[in-house]
Amino acid sequence: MNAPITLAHIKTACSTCNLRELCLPVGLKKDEIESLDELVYTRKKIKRGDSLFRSGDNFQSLYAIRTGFFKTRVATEDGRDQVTGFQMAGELIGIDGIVTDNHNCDAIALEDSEVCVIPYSKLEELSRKHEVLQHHFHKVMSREIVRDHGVMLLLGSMRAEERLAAFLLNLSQRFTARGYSASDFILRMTREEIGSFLGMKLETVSRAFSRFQEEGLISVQQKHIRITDIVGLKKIMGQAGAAC
Amino acid sequence: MNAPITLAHIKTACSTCNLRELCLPVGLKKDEIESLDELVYTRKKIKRGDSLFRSGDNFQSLYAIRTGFFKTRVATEDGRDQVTGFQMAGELIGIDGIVTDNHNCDAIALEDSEVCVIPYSKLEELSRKHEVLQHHFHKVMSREIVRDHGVMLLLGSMRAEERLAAFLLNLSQRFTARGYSASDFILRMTREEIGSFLGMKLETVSRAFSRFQEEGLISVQQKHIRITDIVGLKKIMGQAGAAC
DNA sequence: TTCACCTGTTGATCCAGATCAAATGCACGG
DNA sequence: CCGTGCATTTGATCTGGATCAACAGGTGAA
Repeated sequence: MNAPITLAHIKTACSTCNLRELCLPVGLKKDEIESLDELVYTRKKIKRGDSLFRSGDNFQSLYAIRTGFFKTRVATEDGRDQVTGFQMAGELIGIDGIVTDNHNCDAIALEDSEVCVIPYSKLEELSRKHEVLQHHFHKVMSREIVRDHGVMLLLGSMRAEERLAAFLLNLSQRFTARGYSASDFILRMTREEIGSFLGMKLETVSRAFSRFQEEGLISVQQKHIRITDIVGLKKIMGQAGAAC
Repeated sequence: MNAPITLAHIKTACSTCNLRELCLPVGLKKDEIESLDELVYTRKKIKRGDSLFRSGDNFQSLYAIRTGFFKTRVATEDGRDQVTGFQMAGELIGIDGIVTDNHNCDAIALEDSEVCVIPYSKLEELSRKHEVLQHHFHKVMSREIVRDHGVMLLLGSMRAEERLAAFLLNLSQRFTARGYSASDFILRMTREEIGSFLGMKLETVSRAFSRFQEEGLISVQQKHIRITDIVGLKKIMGQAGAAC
């Protein structure tokens, strides 16, 4: 505690953030994390239902989720849309904007949320100086690509129940990584949003939940899910491995 | 022509490659491209049917396709697999390996091909020095993510004929960018591979081709496709926009 | 050239999941 | 606290694409 602690400092410092093991600072040394503190100097609160950015918006920054829950989606002119992912604390969104300088999807808060604003040009600048940061950022992008390939596998070759099982197991694993229960959680998204992500209709999602419950794999009370037989769920998913 | 031209130099120089408008050197200034020449010092030939890398292989390099055609696929232990993309000249493959230091998919040549080997650590090193290269590399990764989201949209919300129409239009557009005919090309992949990519069975692919032909949208002779009504194809695809 | 095999086409039937429909439950604003 | 409107569940029926099957056309090796 040799530096004077100001409120503003606490408010934005990566070095004191309890998500630093999940977020951009992963693997960085103490002094490198401190240099991140100069990068991330703004936070932004997003109310449930509001968007952090929309397709077509000018791209300036990436966002690290500090608290809350988002969905990203791509839409077509004729009203169809596809949820491309659900993001939670410690995850980075906005990378889609780099290629065209405009965002290519919508990011919408599924609950009141707060993000750290990471000015992209500063991130590039800083990652030219710190190779650990550079490499970690590349990993984040690579991970997103690998994740997307898993989703393609899911959408292209799994059946409805396999998809839902894979989805639940993926959520479970991500909650675990954040110190929450692996078997007991609240879904932040509707059946329709789950269906959009998994390429099926909301009725099919609901029926699959009911079937899982009948089979004793989970217990469902609206958005509250309790996994009671994780092995059984994994069996449902087959060996489909990677997914999500 | 002030530098002596050696065979080895011609063999690997980005600065003399006729793909430099499509490949990694895009947007780089002359001297920056020349610094790429020191990066890309090896080429590798891959015979049709052979793999460039496989899931689990140690990751060392990215590959820029110089000639030929590849597919990438992810597989599950139980034998299912999913083609995640088809790559042609000027495109970069291998990015999936960055996150774990191991490749996460298979890359298989669909015809005799040649790639430029780009040692990844050198690329990171070089992109710390050249911000244009750094930014361009980030764009390549971002583009891949946006492309993947388009494929998710396709897999999650389009019907069989829409998918195939989107696929043909995407190929057409990529061939155009390479100076080939937009309306007349040879498919390098089988119906089964197309089906795997588009999340449908080979019979469905074949039937959709036949239907398109009946409707006068394309003419099909085995792997030879001629698009005769590009507007009609776009209409089939609906406004599904982005895809691929 | 010929054979064998791989790739593609087409037909018949089936079924997982979509669609249509209705009832119920829950959350939230006033 | 109540009422309204959205979210969810469940049932009945329909259908696009899968599956099963047979055959034809091409291609490559010897």
